Amino acid sequence: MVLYSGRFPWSNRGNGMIRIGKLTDYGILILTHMAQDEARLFTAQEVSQAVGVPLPTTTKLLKTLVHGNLLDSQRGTKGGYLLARRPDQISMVDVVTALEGPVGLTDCGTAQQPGDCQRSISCAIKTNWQRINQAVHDALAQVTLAEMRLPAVHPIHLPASRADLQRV
Amino acid sequence: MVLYSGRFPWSNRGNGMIRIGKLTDYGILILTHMAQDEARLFTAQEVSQAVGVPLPTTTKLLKTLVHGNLLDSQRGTKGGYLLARRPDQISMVDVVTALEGPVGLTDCGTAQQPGDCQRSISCAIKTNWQRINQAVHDALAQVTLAEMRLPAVHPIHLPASRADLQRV
DNA sequence: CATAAAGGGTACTATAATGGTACTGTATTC
DNA sequence: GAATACAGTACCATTATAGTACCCTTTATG
Repeated sequence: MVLYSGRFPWSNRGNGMIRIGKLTDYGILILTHMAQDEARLFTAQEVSQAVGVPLPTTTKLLKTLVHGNLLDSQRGTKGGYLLARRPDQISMVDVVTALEGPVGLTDCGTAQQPGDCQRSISCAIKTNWQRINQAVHDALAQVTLAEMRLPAVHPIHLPASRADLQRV
Repeated sequence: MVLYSGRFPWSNRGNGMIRIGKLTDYGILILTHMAQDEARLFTAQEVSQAVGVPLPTTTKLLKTLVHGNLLDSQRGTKGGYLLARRPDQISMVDVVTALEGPVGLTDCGTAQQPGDCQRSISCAIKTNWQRINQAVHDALAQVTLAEMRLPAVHPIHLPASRADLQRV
């Protein structure tokens, strides 16, 4: 009869696991909107109204995106936000990472020397998880904001260009 | 000033989004354990003790895994659970799907004809999400339970074979 | 230089989803 | 038919997400 230790050190994963929430959804929406006019300065108000997310939440997201180096900000009366890079230089990993924390890295075996983490069985699973997470990471890295960009902005329920949709 | 509709039909995603929780972790642990003796019948008690997850939670997971056709079950005094397929025939998509619901499919454009979902802007984003999810799906599909299998079962803190760990 | 507009940061609350449990029912074996 | 093990469901508690409010700092403009 095999017994692991009573506790589960490997389930106390603070972050690193794959997880996508509403806020990330909104964040992508925001970035997508801003990507339509990639060099322009947008105020938080503007973005909030355009995307339809309440202002407090929008500002929160914008701040987070600045922290993640996806947006640059300018203070003061004529301030606002703008994309830090070109849309095709922003991948979904960047976005998810900024909004949900690092994707796909567990504590074990990340920066430590690989031989150091052999003491527990849990580590074997962790290592395998890392592998999966890596795959997910790569998958997200392949999609850029430019590709997510909406074809054109219309009020809802207007048909978008067929060509643009089929490209996917 | 561009305005979407006040509500967000696309954020009421019931499932389909990527999400991995503790229970899935446990589930993989359980399957991994059972994969050591792939044709054997395990009782819930046995699994619970071996893996260190409380019995109620273990049984819940086992039931779910049966539903997901990853395990077969046998009732009665000599009953128990066993793998429904060989470990190399069970991929992580199967596991995640069984425990967290379908991965990577939104309502929009799944089984419907592709031309049908062009009426709303939200659909463009959905379609792109689908793309990301598809990538994640593929990533998970590439890893099988056989590859997750622990090299050998020892009490915790005993070093596992170095070769097995490095293979990852 | 004062004021208004806009971003920066933090702390807090409510809600929803996950995680975990208990209980009752059904099928086997001896 | 009694004991054992799975099946199913409904329930509660904990946690973390989502969302909000507040106060501070920076900058443009008159």
